[in-house]
Parts: sequence; structure tokens; C-alpha cells
Amino acid sequence: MAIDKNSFVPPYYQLAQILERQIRAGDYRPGEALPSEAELSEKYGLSRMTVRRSLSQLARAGLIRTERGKGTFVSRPELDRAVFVMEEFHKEVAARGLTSSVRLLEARLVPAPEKAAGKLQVPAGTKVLYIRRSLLAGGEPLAYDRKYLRYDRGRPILENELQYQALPEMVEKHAEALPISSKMVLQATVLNEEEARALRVAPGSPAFLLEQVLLAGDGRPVGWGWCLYRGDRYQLTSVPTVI
Amino acid sequence: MAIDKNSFVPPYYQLAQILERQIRAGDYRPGEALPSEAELSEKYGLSRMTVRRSLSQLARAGLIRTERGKGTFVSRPELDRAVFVMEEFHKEVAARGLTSSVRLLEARLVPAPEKAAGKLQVPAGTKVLYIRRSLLAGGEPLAYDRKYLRYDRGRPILENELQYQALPEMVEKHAEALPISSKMVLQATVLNEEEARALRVAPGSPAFLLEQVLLAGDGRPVGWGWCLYRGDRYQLTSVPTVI
DNA sequence: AAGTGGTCTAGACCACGAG
DNA sequence: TCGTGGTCTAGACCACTTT
Repeated sequence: MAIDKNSFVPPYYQLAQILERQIRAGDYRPGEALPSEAELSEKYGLSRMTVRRSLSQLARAGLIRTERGKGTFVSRPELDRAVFVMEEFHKEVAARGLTSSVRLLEARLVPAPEKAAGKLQVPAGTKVLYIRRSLLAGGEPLAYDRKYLRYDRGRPILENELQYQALPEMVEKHAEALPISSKMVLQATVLNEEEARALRVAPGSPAFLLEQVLLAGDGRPVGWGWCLYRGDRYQLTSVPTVI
Repeated sequence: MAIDKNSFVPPYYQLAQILERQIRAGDYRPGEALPSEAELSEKYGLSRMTVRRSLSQLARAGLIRTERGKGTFVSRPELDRAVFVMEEFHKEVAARGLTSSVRLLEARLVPAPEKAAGKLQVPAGTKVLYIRRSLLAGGEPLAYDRKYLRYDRGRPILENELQYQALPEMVEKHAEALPISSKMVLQATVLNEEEARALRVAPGSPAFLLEQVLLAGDGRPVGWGWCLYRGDRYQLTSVPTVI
């Protein structure tokens, strides 16, 4: 194989594909060294920087690993390793060809319960915004979301806002600092009476429990809560290793 | 801020950190454009290639996005998006400071059940290897694994192999083609009698159900099965956005 | 000393978007 | 036409590993 410089596919990508194919075909076996960057550069008529770009791509995909002073080696495939991506709710639902909607079940200012106060790093009893929402896919509840949010400003809450706005926009209006990142923990759980009712399934049904902390740019927590996803209608698929 | 060319931290990384800090501090807001590559190059005394490397890093982390002919823009944070990584069993367990071990419960050649035959793309009834294993962390069962594997060669199965070898090595010995990648689906479930007994918990307990297909380099399926992870002892934590 | 990957540069040409 | 990001080059110096 050679590089076609007239192709629309850029040379760095062509080389990455060539090497990927050779690795998958077993031409280079796990642990074996690839030709050095200088050799690849010479063989394919590309500058070393371009060769390195191809190799970086394969390294990011986990197919190879580089060792300074030694060489570039084919990685052993990690068969039991998987990467799962949970997209934003409306994206996830749209990808399945369904329409998403949000039903606000409750939204009020409450004194922060001890646990919520700890998570939000406010004194216990501080007024925080508590919301309960039902996330619908194709008209059917898919997830049940409960959250505590810091409420620093003196702005009144508008029912309309909560009903129709996405959570990030809502928080933006009602908290001092914007959340800019989130930390999540995913667990498997079974639903209790209340949760099952909200999701329209039988108590004891399986569900994903997603605990979420919203963080401001300075690292301070802005929100905390859980979102339950119906186990019979939600699953995560591993991201394929793609270059 | 300026670049310290005498630092051990390479310039491309220093610039990435500077820009990240400015974005997180709100100096550049979501949707806003960053200075052009030429401007950054001029301002920080770096070549354009180096500036581009910094920007690629921020783009991979999801903080910015580039648009050809238009500029580089700060992304809106996707708060409800999360990435979960499931590491190989022994790594995952070792990371918690526990020792991992594997107990082989069953391993025999069986005529492939219809579903397994379909998944493995072999005629129904073909002899395949069926194994059941208990994956232990600190002596306690953490996962319960059941798999069907193609068995093309005429080699006898050695109990010792199954007991002590990792699955990839085992498959390597007993299948024509090496598995080189896997496709997984993660679900939430509740355990039945048999599964609960294997995991030493009560029936009806929550668990993660990980369905796994092992693929050879040419894309042919080599193995198929499920692995159940105890819901009370296993959880996934989102990968932080890191540059 | 020689070979490897890691970083950086100054310049070039291209494709695309806006005026 | 001009400014933007996307790609590529030929060379350089460095840090590390092996001989």
C-alpha cells in the first residue's frame, strides 16, 4: 500500500488506516514493534510530523503505545475494557427517533436536608431549590429526576421556566455561578414504591441510578441529585474503538 | 500569563492550561470565539503548529470546537453527558486495593443453543465451549460470568487453563482466530435465584448486566456471554474532562 | 555513539466562510 | 479578497534507551 496524495483523504489518515489494517490482520502482533518513525517516513514518502500524526491517532484509539527511546509497539487488546457514553437526555431520545419532553412534578424552595447541604457545601437548613421531574421519551416516562440546586439570587421562580427550560439554563438563571462540569456515579438499583409509580413500572423493577453533582467553574458544587432510568427501556452500548 | 520556555512543562501544554483556566473563569464564554490561531501564535511567541496542538487538546476535552473558515469557539458544557470506563476486572479490583481471583464453576463442550449459535454465527448445535466463572474481589464474589466460545481446534481443554488463565489467553488457545475487540451492552437488572446464589446475595437484588461479544480481527464473533456485577458492590464513576 | 520517540519552528498551500 | 482553520514539510534540538 502507498499513500495517494491526490485523494481527498489526507495522508496522515491514509497511513493510520494502513497501519490499523495491518495490525488487525495480524501483520504486527501484540507486543511487536512497528517500524520506527524515520522508517515509516521514508517508506511512505511523508514527513516525520505527518507520520507522528498517524501514530498519535492509533495511540489514542489504544491500538499502539509509544515508548521514548525504544519504539512504537502494538498493544494487547483489552477485551474486558469498555467505554460507555451517556448523552444528554434529549439527544439520546432523538437518536432513537422519539420525541423527548419534560414534565415538572414539583419545584419549591426547601431547607436543605443534611445530606444535600453537605453535597452543596452550604449550612444545613439553607434554602435550596428542590425539583422533581419526569423525563419522557415518546410520551412515556423514561427517567425520573430529583435534584437540589443552590439558589443564591433573589429572583422568583417562574413555573414556566421550570417546565420548559433545560436544567442548565435554569441553573444559570438561579445560581451565582454557572455549572460548567458534572461528576456522575452510575449504579444499578431496584425501584421503591414512589419511584416505580413515577416511572409507571412495578416496584422492584431494575433501574440505573445516576447520581449527579453539578460543579461551577471554580469547582464549587451548584447542584446535586439522582436520576433514575428505567432498566427495561434504557441501556448503554460500548463505544467502538475507532481511529 | 506567558509561556515559560525553561519549564519542564512543554509550551503546548502551558498554553492549553492558560486557555482552559480562562474558559473556566468565564473570560471566554460559551459560544464566544477564541483569538485566531495567528493571534495566539503572535501573542504567546509560539509557532502556529504549537498553538494548534494546544487547541486540539482542548477540543478533544470538549472545551472548544473549531469551525473551518470561521474560528475557534467555546463549547456549551454538556452537563448531562457522561463517559464511563469499565476497566478489566483485575485492574478494577486492584485499583480498590483488593486481590482478584477467578473460580471456574463449569466448563464443557455443549451443542450451541439457538441464541448462542446465532450470536457466534455457527450452525445451531455446533459444539461450543460453555464456561461459568465466579470473579472474586477480596475473596467475595463480585461478578458472575457465563460465556459461549467458538472452539475450532481439536485441542483438549485443560482444567488448569480455565481455572487460572485470563479469558483472552484461553480463547487464544482454543479458537481459530484471536479476539481483538469486543462489543458490550450494559443494562440494569435484578437477579434470579441461580444468579443470586452465585453472587451470594438475595434474589431480586440489583445488578449490572454486561453482555459481551468478542470479535476477531476480521470482525467474526468468537465469543458471547453475560457478566453480572453485584449492584451493591460495583459502580461506575464518570471520567472527568481533563486536558 | 547511534537509534528512538517528544517537541518546536517557519514557512507553505489548501478549503472554507464572510464581506 | 481576506481571514479562518486544516494539512504538510524539512529541519532542528532534546531526552531517553540500547549497544
